[in-house]
This record gives sequence, structure tokens and C-alpha cells, in this order.
Amino acid sequence: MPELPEVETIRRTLGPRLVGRTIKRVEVRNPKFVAGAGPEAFARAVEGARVRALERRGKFLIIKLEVPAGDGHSSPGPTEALDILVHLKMAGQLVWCRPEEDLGPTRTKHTHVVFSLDDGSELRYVDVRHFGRIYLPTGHGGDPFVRRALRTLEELGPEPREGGLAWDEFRRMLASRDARLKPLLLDQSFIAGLGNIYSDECLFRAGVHPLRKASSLTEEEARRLYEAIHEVLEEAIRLHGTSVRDYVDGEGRRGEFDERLEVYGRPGEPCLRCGTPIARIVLGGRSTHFCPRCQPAHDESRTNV
DNA sequence: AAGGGCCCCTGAAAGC
DNA sequence: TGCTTTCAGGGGCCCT
Repeated sequence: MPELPEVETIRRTLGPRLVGRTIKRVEVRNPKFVAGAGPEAFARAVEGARVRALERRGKFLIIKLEVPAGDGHSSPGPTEALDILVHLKMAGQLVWCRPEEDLGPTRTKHTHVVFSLDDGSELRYVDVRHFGRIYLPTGHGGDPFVRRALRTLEELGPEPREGGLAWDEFRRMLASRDARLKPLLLDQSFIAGLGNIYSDECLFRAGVHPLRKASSLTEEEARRLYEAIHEVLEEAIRLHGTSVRDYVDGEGRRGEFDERLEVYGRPGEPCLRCGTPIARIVLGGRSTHFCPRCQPAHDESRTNV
């Protein structure tokens, strides 16, 4: 369940290992994890490429490559840009390691793509739940899954950090939506990067009930939510993410935000602020955790016009 | 536009 | 103890 802080942590840990490296060989062990090309074509497209940069947009990782122009891979010459997209979905991992490294039986069994780099190291795509994908956007028109991913990427909402989301804009976005807050925060076209864990944590910190309609928030509530989103994300990134499930960063390390979780994964346990048992409901098929007292439900008496 | 349901998939945990 | 069922979740897709 990598969300923005986890993907960002992966980007930061992997970046220094990958940027400047050349991909010597690609082994696609399970073709279903590469979209846009068959296993051989995928390897052919990527082998010989040099990693220019590692970027993130929402929960997508973007591996920016430069490949030798034309078909021949020879001496220095003209190059072309090629951006590979990776979406880890809920259990994908990108692990940088030495070739002899043993990740254990489960992860070894689910190692689906292996990139061998020119310094003798490896980048392995591991995915126990089989939801993630690596997208190769080559050719014109091309693979429908790649097209879909590109459209999703294009339609992502603003990045909530680093000035990507201004207060005025956020306030307007909330006011114009009739949806309940929890599913709205999960909507990647609304804001990019929040997932189930951080949505719950943000709503708790803001003291806002997950079922409240976005447009019903008072200015003060909206402001609290805006600030909660920033605080939670910055803190989670600082602590290298949350590892309640499978997440590890590019070097196999777990995150430390688990201990800061106030509602997620704590149903029935006392609220850390008021002692009321944390509630758990299901919304849009996703578990939602909140404190019934700190996050009061709809206040009809204050319903806006 | 909103919201529900189903699906993908597997391992861990809970239930019997 | 061992087998079976349930659950978790990001996001696409379909239907109302």
C-alpha cells in the first residue's frame, strides 16, 4: 500500500543508486507485469538505456531513461528519451541489491522483473499481490493498459506538497464537491497521492468525520484538513513511510510512521486524545477508521446553504 | 457527479 | 493440529 510518502521514500533511496547507471540486462520472469511490450521487446527497449532521473507523480514512479537513438546500441551518439512508469499498487516493491542477495522465499517467488545495472547491482521488481505494473509507453497508440495509465497520470489531481496545492485552490475544490470526504481524498484525480492510511490519519488530525460532505466544511474545518494533509505527509516522509503491510523502501528498509498512526488499524482501541474507542466502517469497499467523538458526524444545525 | 459492487491476487490471520 | 474462510487494498470498470 505504498502511498505518496512511501513512493517518495522509494524515489529518494533509489535515485542515488540508479541515476547515471546503464541498464545492461533485463529479465522479465513474468510477462504480465510489463505492459506495452512482450517480455523480449521490453528487454530490447530498455537494455542499454541510461537512467537520467527518478521522479514521482502521485503514486507513480517515473524512471526517465535515455536510450541510444535508432536501433543500434553503439558508441556515443544521439539519444532518445524514454519514460517508464511504475505503479506499485498495494504490494509492489522496487528493491536495489546485489545479485547474490536472498530476499527470502516469498519475495523471491514473486520477483517478476530483474534489471541488471552496469555497476553489478540489481533492481528487482517484487510484487506479492500481483496488482502493480511496469508500463512501457512506446509506439503510437499502443497498448490499452499503457494508454490507460498515461491518461490516469495526466488526470491526476494536484500534488499536495511543496506548493502544489494552494489553500485557496483547496478550499474551492472542497466547496465544489458534494462527495463524502473519505472517498474524495482517495480519489487520485482530486488530490494525488493519498491512500487509505493517510486519508484516515488526515481526517482524524483535522477532527473531521469521514462521511462529511466536502462542501459542508466550514472554513475552519477546511483549513484544519489542509494543514493536516501537509503535516501528515511531511511527517510520514520524514519517517520513511508506514510499513503496516509489505512496504519497504529501495534498500529494503521499513518505515517508522507506524507508531504515529492514530486511527488506522486501531479499531476498538481507545482514541489517543479522548479515550473513546476508535470506530471502523467500510466506505466504497475500503476500511475507514475514526474517532466518533473527536470527529463528530454531520452537524445538520450548521448545514450550509 | 456520486456511490455501490465486483474484480484483480495472494499470504496472513481468524474461524472451525 | 490442520483445513477453510475471510480479509486487506489501489484502482479500473460497469451500472444505477
